[in-house]
Amino acid sequence: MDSDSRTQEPKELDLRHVMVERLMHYYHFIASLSNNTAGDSVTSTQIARLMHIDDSLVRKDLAEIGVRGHSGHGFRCEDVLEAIRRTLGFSKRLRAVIIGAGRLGGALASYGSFQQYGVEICGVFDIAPHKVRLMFGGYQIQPMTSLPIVVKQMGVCIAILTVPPEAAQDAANRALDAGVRGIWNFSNASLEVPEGVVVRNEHMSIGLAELGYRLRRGRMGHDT
Amino acid sequence: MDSDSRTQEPKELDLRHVMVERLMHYYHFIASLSNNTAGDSVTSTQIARLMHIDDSLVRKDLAEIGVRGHSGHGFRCEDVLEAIRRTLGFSKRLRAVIIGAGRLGGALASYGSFQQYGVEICGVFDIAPHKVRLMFGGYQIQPMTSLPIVVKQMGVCIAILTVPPEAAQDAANRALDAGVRGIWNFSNASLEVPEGVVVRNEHMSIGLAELGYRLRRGRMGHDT
DNA sequence: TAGATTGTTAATCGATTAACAATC
DNA sequence: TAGATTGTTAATCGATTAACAATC
Repeated sequence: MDSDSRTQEPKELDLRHVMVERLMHYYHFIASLSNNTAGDSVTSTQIARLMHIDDSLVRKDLAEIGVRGHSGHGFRCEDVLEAIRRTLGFSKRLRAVIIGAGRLGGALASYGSFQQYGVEICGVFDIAPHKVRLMFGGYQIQPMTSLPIVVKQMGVCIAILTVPPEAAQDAANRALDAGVRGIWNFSNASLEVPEGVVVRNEHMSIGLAELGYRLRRGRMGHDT
Repeated sequence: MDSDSRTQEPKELDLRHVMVERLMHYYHFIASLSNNTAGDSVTSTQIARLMHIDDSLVRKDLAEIGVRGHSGHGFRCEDVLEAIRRTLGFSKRLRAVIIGAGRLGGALASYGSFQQYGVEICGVFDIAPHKVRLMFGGYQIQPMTSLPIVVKQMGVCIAILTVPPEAAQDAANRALDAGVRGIWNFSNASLEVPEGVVVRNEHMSIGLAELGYRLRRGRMGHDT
């Protein structure tokens, strides 16, 4: 009922995780392209080179989301951007709250470019009474007791958890009770949530550990 | 020359990205298990259930890093943890600096659990003269001009970039010139780096976009 | 036209799962 | 022993790549 079918493909495609990530990269690259240099076209080979992947994969991805290119010339940037926006649903706004007014919460609150992807932060909450009412990355910190009202009134569907791990499950429970359906979890605790709730864990240390791993074994080229 | 061969497998295994992530998850789960409840054993099925993957995959992964289980009983937690530490090289300390003393930089500086994975933050840097010397997440902010000295003297090999996108390439260049070999990039700019440098981009919005995507299409179960 | 690039199929590669004999 | 769980091979599944005719 909201699958927007201006172009040829209204078919409900169920993108795997890895493809959503690629689309985001394409989007990002092309968006910065068309700001700067920008002819208004881009070829699969250009994108592929930038991302260190095969050009036919790019074409396949773009075909899948219904963009048509032009033989001999490539793809119109605007077509690609538009198709990605449509596929990922950027135009359907989602509202989010941040729970946990620590440094990380602050960083996310003042981040700003979430808008661009259709997500709007509409409140920051914290349990600590002394933090309540303080201004914080452009938001006034609210007490956890106001969470249910805000979530209901504004139709919030995402809770961004930037609380310490011990507090994470409780925060998640409150948010879910209030009506949230998705959780972006920055505490690295594993959450138990009911069926149907979408959770995305952003387990920072995993990134660092992977970087570390690659570094420790990259014996060659070292000590330049 | 430092491939630590206490157990049977000194063979240089080159883990793919996805397996490193799984190992980190195993590590994390088992570590929290053995803190709390903990018998000191764990079965492949337990781990698999927690992670929503197949139990034979767990056994395969563990076999690959040289852990032996015990038929009928599972794996000794300590064996698994030790093997993962060895494989990912946690005991080989790596030093890192944070460039960019903003909120995110602060969050990472005060994060604390990087130690656990063998990475030690040993300085925070910023270009803004008025920030220099301020205390920040336990570190005194240093001017960018001190970067080369610190990197050299302390043998720093990772730069964590928490600067705005416009400043990212420059910060990366300075860090690389100073001798860093790996970059953990939180600015979402794409960096150009010479051959052999290890870069890991932590492009926040990608996580959010993916969460959003799954949420927008999870029509069922919504509006509980 | 000649040159470039798409769209798409078939081939390849790699990762996950199923199955089960061996072990404790 | 009976029950549980490993270790491992073969089968399956899915994703990437190679190749090339069709198109502009």
